[in-house]
Amino acid sequence: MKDIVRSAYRHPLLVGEDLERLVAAHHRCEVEKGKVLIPEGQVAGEYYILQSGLIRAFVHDYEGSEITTEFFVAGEIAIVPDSLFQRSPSKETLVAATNSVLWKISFDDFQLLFHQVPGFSEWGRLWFTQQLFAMKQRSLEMITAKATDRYLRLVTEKPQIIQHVPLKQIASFLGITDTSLSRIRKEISQ
Amino acid sequence: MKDIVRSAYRHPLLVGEDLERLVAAHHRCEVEKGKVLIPEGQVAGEYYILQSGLIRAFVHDYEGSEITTEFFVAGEIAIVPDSLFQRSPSKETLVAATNSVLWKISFDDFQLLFHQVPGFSEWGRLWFTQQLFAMKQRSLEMITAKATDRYLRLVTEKPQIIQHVPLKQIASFLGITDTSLSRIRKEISQ
DNA sequence: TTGTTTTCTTGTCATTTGGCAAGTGATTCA
DNA sequence: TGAATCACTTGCCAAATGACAAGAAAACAA
Repeated sequence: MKDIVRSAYRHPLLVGEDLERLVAAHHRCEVEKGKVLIPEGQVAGEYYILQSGLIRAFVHDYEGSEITTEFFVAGEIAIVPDSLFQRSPSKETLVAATNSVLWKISFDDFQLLFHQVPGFSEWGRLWFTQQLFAMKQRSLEMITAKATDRYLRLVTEKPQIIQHVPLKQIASFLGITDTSLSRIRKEISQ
Repeated sequence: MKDIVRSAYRHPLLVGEDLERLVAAHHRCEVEKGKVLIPEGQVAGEYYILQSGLIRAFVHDYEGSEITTEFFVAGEIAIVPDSLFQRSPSKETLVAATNSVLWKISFDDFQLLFHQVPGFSEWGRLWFTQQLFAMKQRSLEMITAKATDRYLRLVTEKPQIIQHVPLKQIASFLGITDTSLSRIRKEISQ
Protein backbone atom coordinates (compact mmCIF):
# COMPACT_ATOMS: atom_id res chain seq x y z
CA MET A 1 0.00 0.00 0.00
CA LYS A 2 2.90 2.31 0.69
CA ASP A 3 4.69 0.93 -2.33
CA ILE A 4 4.83 4.30 -3.98
CA VAL A 5 6.78 5.62 -0.99
CA ARG A 6 9.12 2.64 -0.97
CA SER A 7 9.92 3.01 -4.63
CA ALA A 8 10.58 6.74 -4.24
CA TYR A 9 13.49 5.82 -1.95
CA ARG A 10 14.90 3.12 -4.17
CA HIS A 11 18.64 3.01 -3.58
CA PRO A 12 21.22 0.21 -3.16
CA LEU A 13 22.21 1.40 0.32
CA LEU A 14 18.65 1.86 1.53
CA VAL A 15 16.93 -1.45 2.25
CA GLY A 16 15.13 -3.57 4.89
CA GLU A 17 14.70 -2.11 8.37
CA ASP A 18 16.21 1.23 7.43
CA LEU A 19 13.97 1.72 4.47
CA GLU A 20 10.90 0.77 6.53
CA ARG A 21 11.73 3.39 9.14
CA LEU A 22 11.65 6.00 6.40
CA VAL A 23 8.45 4.71 4.92
CA ALA A 24 6.78 4.69 8.33
CA ALA A 25 7.43 8.40 8.73
CA HIS A 26 5.11 9.23 5.85
CA HIS A 27 1.44 9.94 6.36
CA ARG A 28 -1.23 9.67 3.75
CA CYS A 29 -3.30 12.68 2.82
CA GLU A 30 -5.87 13.41 0.16
CA VAL A 31 -6.32 16.86 -1.28
CA GLU A 32 -8.81 18.39 -3.66
CA LYS A 33 -7.99 20.29 -6.81
CA GLY A 34 -7.00 23.82 -5.91
CA LYS A 35 -5.70 23.00 -2.45
CA VAL A 36 -2.54 24.95 -1.64
CA LEU A 37 0.08 22.67 -0.08
CA ILE A 38 2.80 25.26 0.39
CA PRO A 39 1.92 28.94 0.00
CA GLU A 40 4.32 31.62 -1.14
CA GLY A 41 6.04 33.42 1.71
CA GLN A 42 5.77 30.56 4.17
CA VAL A 43 8.59 28.26 5.32
CA ALA A 44 7.92 24.75 4.01
CA GLY A 45 7.49 22.33 6.89
CA GLU A 46 7.24 19.13 4.88
CA TYR A 47 7.46 17.51 1.50
CA TYR A 48 5.20 15.06 -0.31
CA ILE A 49 5.49 11.89 -2.32
CA LEU A 50 2.80 11.93 -4.92
CA GLN A 51 0.82 8.72 -5.30
CA SER A 52 -1.74 9.97 -7.78
CA GLY A 53 -2.85 13.28 -9.21
CA LEU A 54 -0.90 16.33 -10.29
CA ILE A 55 0.83 19.09 -8.33
CA ARG A 56 1.87 22.40 -9.83
CA ALA A 57 4.45 24.88 -8.60
CA PHE A 58 4.40 28.51 -9.63
CA VAL A 59 5.94 31.90 -8.87
CA HIS A 60 4.87 35.43 -9.67
CA ASP A 61 6.86 37.53 -12.11
CA TYR A 62 7.57 41.24 -11.72
CA GLU A 63 4.14 42.05 -13.15
CA GLY A 64 2.38 39.73 -10.74
CA SER A 65 1.37 37.07 -13.26
CA GLU A 66 1.83 33.39 -12.52
CA ILE A 67 4.72 31.47 -14.04
CA THR A 68 4.50 27.71 -13.68
CA THR A 69 7.89 26.40 -12.60
CA GLU A 70 7.19 22.71 -12.23
CA PHE A 71 4.67 19.91 -12.64
CA PHE A 72 4.93 16.95 -10.25
CA VAL A 73 3.40 13.67 -11.39
CA ALA A 74 2.77 10.33 -9.65
CA GLY A 75 5.91 8.86 -8.10
CA GLU A 76 7.70 12.18 -7.86
CA ILE A 77 8.54 14.23 -4.78
CA ALA A 78 6.65 17.50 -4.53
CA ILE A 79 8.97 19.80 -2.65
CA VAL A 80 10.42 23.30 -2.40
CA PRO A 81 14.02 22.43 -1.57
CA ASP A 82 15.38 25.87 -0.75
CA SER A 83 12.52 26.69 1.58
CA LEU A 84 12.67 23.31 3.30
CA PHE A 85 16.42 23.03 3.75
CA GLN A 86 17.32 26.67 4.29
CA ARG A 87 14.26 27.31 6.44
CA SER A 88 13.45 30.33 4.32
CA PRO A 89 10.13 31.70 3.03
CA SER A 90 9.12 29.92 -0.14
CA LYS A 91 9.10 31.90 -3.36
CA GLU A 92 7.06 29.14 -4.94
CA THR A 93 3.49 28.07 -4.31
CA LEU A 94 2.63 24.37 -4.44
CA VAL A 95 -0.95 23.70 -5.43
CA ALA A 96 -2.94 20.61 -6.39
CA ALA A 97 -3.80 20.81 -10.09
CA THR A 98 -6.14 17.83 -9.69
CA ASN A 99 -7.47 15.84 -6.76
CA SER A 100 -4.43 14.03 -5.42
CA VAL A 101 -3.24 11.42 -2.96
CA LEU A 102 0.02 12.22 -1.19
CA TRP A 103 2.35 10.86 1.42
CA LYS A 104 3.62 13.62 3.63
CA ILE A 105 6.75 13.75 5.78
CA SER A 106 7.59 16.61 8.11
CA PHE A 107 10.93 18.36 8.06
CA ASP A 108 11.59 17.35 11.67
CA ASP A 109 11.02 13.67 10.97
CA PHE A 110 13.12 13.93 7.85
CA GLN A 111 15.96 15.64 9.68
CA LEU A 112 16.04 12.97 12.39
CA LEU A 113 16.11 10.15 9.86
CA PHE A 114 18.68 11.91 7.69
CA HIS A 115 21.15 11.58 10.57
CA GLN A 116 20.06 8.21 11.90
CA VAL A 117 19.36 6.08 8.86
CA PRO A 118 22.49 4.84 7.11
CA GLY A 119 22.36 5.40 3.40
CA PHE A 120 19.73 8.11 3.57
CA SER A 121 22.21 10.90 2.98
CA GLU A 122 23.60 8.91 0.07
CA TRP A 123 20.10 8.60 -1.35
CA GLY A 124 19.63 12.33 -0.88
CA ARG A 125 22.83 13.13 -2.70
CA LEU A 126 21.67 11.06 -5.65
CA TRP A 127 18.23 12.64 -5.63
CA PHE A 128 19.76 16.11 -5.68
CA THR A 129 22.15 15.08 -8.43
CA GLN A 130 19.27 13.98 -10.59
CA GLN A 131 17.23 17.10 -9.85
CA LEU A 132 20.15 19.33 -10.67
CA PHE A 133 20.78 17.48 -13.88
CA ALA A 134 17.13 17.72 -14.90
CA MET A 135 17.10 21.43 -14.18
CA LYS A 136 20.26 21.97 -16.23
CA GLN A 137 18.64 20.11 -19.08
CA ARG A 138 15.65 22.38 -18.80
CA SER A 139 17.79 25.53 -18.94
CA LEU A 140 19.61 24.13 -21.92
CA GLU A 141 16.39 23.27 -23.67
CA MET A 142 15.06 26.79 -23.17
CA ILE A 143 18.16 27.98 -25.02
CA THR A 144 18.50 25.44 -27.78
CA ALA A 145 15.01 24.15 -28.56
CA LYS A 146 12.11 25.85 -30.27
CA ALA A 147 8.85 26.28 -28.37
CA THR A 148 7.24 23.60 -30.53
CA ASP A 149 9.84 21.02 -29.54
CA ARG A 150 9.65 21.93 -25.88
CA TYR A 151 5.89 21.41 -26.03
CA LEU A 152 6.20 18.08 -27.82
CA ARG A 153 8.67 16.81 -25.27
CA LEU A 154 6.38 17.80 -22.42
CA VAL A 155 3.51 16.00 -24.10
CA THR A 156 5.44 12.77 -24.45
CA GLU A 157 7.08 12.91 -21.02
CA LYS A 158 4.12 14.04 -18.94
CA PRO A 159 0.98 13.55 -21.01
CA GLN A 160 -1.17 13.74 -17.87
CA ILE A 161 -0.56 17.46 -17.78
CA ILE A 162 -2.15 18.28 -21.10
CA GLN A 163 -5.41 16.64 -20.08
CA HIS A 164 -5.80 18.45 -16.80
CA VAL A 165 -4.10 21.81 -16.86
CA PRO A 166 -5.26 24.99 -18.60
CA LEU A 167 -3.21 26.04 -21.57
CA LYS A 168 -2.10 29.26 -19.94
CA GLN A 169 -0.31 27.39 -17.15
CA ILE A 170 1.42 25.08 -19.60
CA ALA A 171 2.44 28.03 -21.75
CA SER A 172 4.08 29.87 -18.87
CA PHE A 173 5.99 26.71 -18.01
CA LEU A 174 7.28 26.54 -21.58
CA GLY A 175 8.20 30.20 -21.57
CA ILE A 176 5.68 31.38 -24.15
CA THR A 177 2.26 33.04 -24.16
CA ASP A 178 -0.96 31.05 -24.29
CA THR A 179 -1.62 32.63 -27.68
CA SER A 180 1.58 31.18 -29.09
CA LEU A 181 0.89 27.78 -27.59
CA SER A 182 -2.55 27.75 -29.14
CA ARG A 183 -0.98 28.40 -32.54
CA ILE A 184 1.67 25.75 -31.97
CA ARG A 185 -1.03 23.20 -31.19
CA LYS A 186 -2.86 24.10 -34.36
CA GLU A 187 0.34 23.76 -36.35
CA ILE A 188 1.03 20.34 -34.87
CA SER A 189 -2.44 18.97 -35.52
CA GLN A 190 -1.99 19.55 -39.25
CA MET B 1 46.95 29.52 2.47
CA LYS B 2 44.17 27.04 2.05
CA ASP B 3 41.69 29.67 3.20
CA ILE B 4 39.78 29.50 -0.06
CA VAL B 5 39.15 25.80 0.58
CA ARG B 6 38.11 26.40 4.17
CA SER B 7 35.65 29.07 3.21
CA ALA B 8 34.14 26.88 0.49
CA TYR B 9 33.07 24.49 3.23
CA ARG B 10 31.68 27.11 5.54
CA HIS B 11 28.86 25.53 7.52
CA PRO B 12 27.78 25.63 11.20
CA LEU B 13 28.20 21.87 11.60
CA LEU B 14 31.59 21.72 9.93
CA VAL B 15 34.37 23.11 12.12
CA GLY B 16 37.71 22.37 13.81
CA GLU B 17 39.26 18.94 13.34
CA ASP B 18 36.56 17.78 10.97
CA LEU B 19 36.90 20.75 8.69
CA GLU B 20 40.68 20.38 8.66
CA ARG B 21 40.40 16.76 7.55
CA LEU B 22 38.41 17.93 4.56
CA VAL B 23 40.79 20.72 3.77
CA ALA B 24 43.76 18.37 3.97
CA ALA B 25 42.28 16.18 1.25
CA HIS B 26 42.62 18.96 -1.33
CA HIS B 27 45.69 19.33 -3.47
CA ARG B 28 46.79 22.46 -5.21
CA CYS B 29 47.16 22.51 -8.95
CA GLU B 30 47.85 25.22 -11.49
CA VAL B 31 46.52 25.02 -15.00
CA GLU B 32 47.02 27.11 -18.09
CA LYS B 33 44.30 28.67 -20.19
CA GLY B 34 42.81 26.04 -22.47
CA LYS B 35 43.59 23.08 -20.19
CA VAL B 36 40.75 20.58 -20.15
CA LEU B 37 39.99 19.48 -16.60
CA ILE B 38 37.14 17.11 -17.40
CA PRO B 39 36.58 16.04 -21.01
CA GLU B 40 33.24 15.07 -22.47
CA GLY B 41 32.59 11.34 -22.41
CA GLN B 42 34.82 10.63 -19.43
CA VAL B 43 33.70 9.84 -15.87
CA ALA B 44 34.71 12.71 -13.60
CA GLY B 45 37.14 11.50 -10.96
CA GLU B 46 37.39 14.70 -8.94
CA TYR B 47 36.14 18.20 -8.42
CA TYR B 48 37.92 21.51 -7.91
CA ILE B 49 37.72 24.52 -5.67
CA LEU B 50 38.73 27.53 -7.68
CA GLN B 51 41.18 29.87 -5.98
CA SER B 52 41.78 32.18 -8.91
CA GLY B 53 41.02 32.26 -12.61
CA LEU B 54 37.98 31.20 -14.56
CA ILE B 55 36.62 27.79 -15.54
CA ARG B 56 34.06 27.26 -18.28
CA ALA B 57 31.71 24.32 -18.82
CA PHE B 58 30.18 23.58 -22.19
CA VAL B 59 28.23 20.95 -24.12
CA HIS B 60 27.68 20.36 -27.81
CA ASP B 61 24.26 20.87 -29.32
CA TYR B 62 22.73 18.66 -32.00
CA GLU B 63 24.68 20.53 -34.67
CA GLY B 64 27.95 20.11 -32.85
CA SER B 65 28.43 23.70 -31.79
CA GLU B 66 29.49 24.61 -28.28
CA ILE B 67 26.97 25.87 -25.76
CA THR B 68 28.46 27.32 -22.61
CA THR B 69 26.53 25.97 -19.63
CA GLU B 70 28.42 27.51 -16.75
CA PHE B 71 31.17 29.88 -15.67
CA PHE B 72 32.95 29.12 -12.40
CA VAL B 73 34.70 32.01 -10.65
CA ALA B 74 37.04 32.22 -7.66
CA GLY B 75 35.60 30.61 -4.53
CA GLU B 76 33.21 28.38 -6.44
CA ILE B 77 33.33 24.63 -6.91
CA ALA B 78 34.01 23.53 -10.47
CA ILE B 79 32.26 20.21 -10.81
CA VAL B 80 30.11 17.98 -13.02
CA PRO B 81 27.75 16.58 -10.38
CA ASP B 82 25.96 13.95 -12.41
CA SER B 83 29.17 12.47 -13.78
CA LEU B 84 30.88 12.50 -10.40
CA PHE B 85 28.04 11.09 -8.31
CA GLN B 86 26.43 8.75 -10.80
CA ARG B 87 29.79 7.58 -12.15
CA SER B 88 28.56 8.27 -15.65
CA PRO B 89 30.32 9.76 -18.69
CA SER B 90 30.23 13.53 -18.55
CA LYS B 91 28.16 15.36 -21.13
CA GLU B 92 29.94 18.55 -20.18
CA THR B 93 33.53 19.59 -20.75
CA LEU B 94 35.31 21.62 -18.07
CA VAL B 95 38.04 23.84 -19.44
CA ALA B 96 40.19 26.64 -18.02
CA ALA B 97 39.13 29.91 -19.62
CA THR B 98 42.16 31.63 -18.08
CA ASN B 99 45.23 30.45 -16.19
CA SER B 100 43.87 29.20 -12.90
CA VAL B 101 44.81 27.93 -9.47
CA LEU B 102 42.67 25.10 -8.16
CA TRP B 103 42.36 22.79 -5.19
CA LYS B 104 41.50 19.30 -6.33
CA ILE B 105 39.86 16.49 -4.38
CA SER B 106 39.36 12.99 -5.76
CA PHE B 107 36.02 11.24 -5.70
CA ASP B 108 37.45 8.44 -3.54
CA ASP B 109 38.71 10.84 -0.90
CA PHE B 110 35.44 12.72 -1.02
CA GLN B 111 33.41 9.54 -0.65
CA LEU B 112 35.41 8.45 2.40
CA LEU B 113 35.05 11.79 4.09
CA PHE B 114 31.37 12.06 3.20
CA HIS B 115 30.74 9.03 5.42
CA GLN B 116 33.29 9.74 8.12
CA VAL B 117 33.12 13.46 8.75
CA PRO B 118 30.07 14.52 10.75
CA GLY B 119 28.30 17.44 9.19
CA PHE B 120 29.74 16.90 5.73
CA SER B 121 26.54 15.40 4.37
CA GLU B 122 24.66 18.32 5.88
CA TRP B 123 26.98 20.71 4.12
CA GLY B 124 26.47 18.80 0.90
CA ARG B 125 22.72 19.01 1.19
CA LEU B 126 22.95 22.75 1.57
CA TRP B 127 25.34 23.08 -1.33
CA PHE B 128 22.99 21.11 -3.56
CA THR B 129 20.05 23.16 -2.37
CA GLN B 130 21.79 26.35 -3.37
CA GLN B 131 22.88 24.96 -6.72
CA LEU B 132 19.39 23.76 -7.49
CA PHE B 133 17.93 27.10 -6.54
CA ALA B 134 20.41 28.95 -8.70
CA MET B 135 19.66 26.70 -11.64
CA LYS B 136 15.91 27.23 -11.20
CA GLN B 137 16.51 30.94 -11.19
CA ARG B 138 18.43 30.62 -14.41
CA SER B 139 15.63 28.67 -16.11
CA LEU B 140 13.16 31.24 -14.91
CA GLU B 141 15.29 34.07 -16.18
CA MET B 142 15.55 32.49 -19.61
CA ILE B 143 11.75 32.56 -19.69
CA THR B 144 10.96 35.91 -18.19
CA ALA B 145 13.89 38.22 -18.95
CA LYS B 146 15.00 39.75 -22.23
CA ALA B 147 18.47 38.96 -23.53
CA THR B 148 19.62 42.48 -22.63
CA ASP B 149 18.67 42.01 -18.98
CA ARG B 150 20.28 38.59 -18.81
CA TYR B 151 23.49 40.10 -20.14
CA LEU B 152 23.41 43.01 -17.71
CA ARG B 153 22.91 40.66 -14.78
CA LEU B 154 25.85 38.55 -15.86
CA VAL B 155 28.01 41.64 -16.16
CA THR B 156 27.20 42.78 -12.63
CA GLU B 157 27.40 39.33 -11.03
CA LYS B 158 30.49 37.98 -12.75
CA PRO B 159 32.28 40.90 -14.39
CA GLN B 160 35.47 38.83 -14.65
CA ILE B 161 33.87 36.90 -17.48
CA ILE B 162 33.42 39.81 -19.83
CA GLN B 163 37.10 40.69 -19.67
CA HIS B 164 38.40 37.24 -20.45
CA VAL B 165 35.93 35.26 -22.51
CA PRO B 166 35.13 35.67 -26.20
CA LEU B 167 31.73 37.07 -26.98
CA LYS B 168 30.58 33.91 -28.70
CA GLN B 169 30.95 31.86 -25.54
CA ILE B 170 29.09 34.43 -23.47
CA ALA B 171 26.34 34.59 -26.09
CA SER B 172 25.75 30.84 -26.07
CA PHE B 173 25.53 30.95 -22.27
CA LEU B 174 22.86 33.64 -22.55
CA GLY B 175 20.99 31.70 -25.20
CA ILE B 176 21.55 34.11 -28.08
CA THR B 177 23.88 34.42 -31.04
CA ASP B 178 27.08 36.41 -30.92
CA THR B 179 25.55 38.72 -33.51
CA SER B 180 22.68 39.58 -31.20
CA LEU B 181 24.98 40.07 -28.25
CA SER B 182 27.11 42.43 -30.27
CA ARG B 183 24.01 44.50 -31.03
CA ILE B 184 22.92 44.43 -27.41
CA ARG B 185 26.29 45.75 -26.31
CA LYS B 186 26.07 48.56 -28.82
CA GLU B 187 22.57 49.40 -27.62
CA ILE B 188 23.73 49.49 -23.99
CA SER B 189 26.71 51.73 -24.64
CA GLN B 190 24.41 54.46 -25.95
C1' DT C 1 -31.68 26.15 -17.48
C1' DT C 2 -29.67 30.59 -17.83
C1' DG C 3 -26.18 33.73 -17.13
C1' DT C 4 -21.33 34.43 -16.01
C1' DT C 5 -16.70 33.41 -16.06
C1' DT C 6 -12.93 30.95 -17.85
C1' DT C 7 -10.56 28.86 -21.61
C1' DC C 8 -9.20 28.63 -26.14
C1' DT C 9 -8.75 30.31 -30.87
C1' DT C 10 -7.80 33.64 -34.39
C1' DG C 11 -6.64 38.13 -36.72
C1' DT C 12 -3.53 42.09 -37.12
C1' DC C 13 0.60 44.25 -36.32
C1' DA C 14 4.99 45.17 -33.61
C1' DT C 15 9.25 43.49 -31.50
C1' DT C 16 12.90 40.39 -30.74
C1' DT C 17 16.09 37.46 -32.41
C1' DG C 18 18.32 34.60 -36.02
C1' DG C 19 20.79 33.61 -40.50
C1' DC C 20 23.86 35.02 -43.69
C1' DA C 21 27.42 37.72 -45.54
C1' DA C 22 30.74 41.38 -45.75
C1' DG C 23 34.21 44.00 -43.66
C1' DT C 24 37.56 45.61 -40.08
C1' DG C 25 40.88 44.87 -36.61
C1' DA C 26 43.57 41.99 -33.75
C1' DT C 27 46.27 37.92 -32.82
C1' DT C 28 48.95 34.01 -33.87
C1' DC C 29 52.40 31.50 -35.80
C1' DA C 30 55.59 29.68 -39.11
C1' DT D 1 56.88 39.80 -42.14
C1' DG D 2 53.14 37.78 -44.27
C1' DA D 3 49.30 34.70 -44.19
C1' DA D 4 45.93 32.72 -41.77
C1' DT D 5 42.77 32.64 -38.25
C1' DC D 6 39.84 34.62 -34.80
C1' DA D 7 36.93 38.21 -32.69
C1' DC D 8 33.79 41.58 -33.29
C1' DT D 9 30.65 44.68 -35.81
C1' DT D 10 27.13 45.89 -39.12
C1' DG D 11 23.50 45.60 -42.82
C1' DC D 12 19.68 43.22 -44.74
C1' DC D 13 15.90 40.31 -44.55
C1' DA D 14 13.31 36.22 -42.51
C1' DA D 15 11.30 33.63 -38.71
C1' DA D 16 9.52 33.26 -34.13
C1' DT D 17 7.01 35.18 -30.72
C1' DG D 18 4.47 38.87 -28.21
C1' DA D 19 0.69 42.37 -27.45
C1' DC D 20 -3.86 43.43 -27.98
C1' DA D 21 -8.50 42.59 -29.14
C1' DA D 22 -12.56 40.03 -30.63
C1' DG D 23 -15.19 36.10 -30.68
C1' DA D 24 -16.34 31.04 -30.00
C1' DA D 25 -16.55 27.27 -26.92
C1' DA D 26 -16.55 25.17 -22.57
C1' DA D 27 -17.03 25.04 -17.63
C1' DC D 28 -19.23 26.61 -13.67
C1' DA D 29 -22.59 28.59 -10.62
C1' DA D 30 -27.09 30.24 -9.30
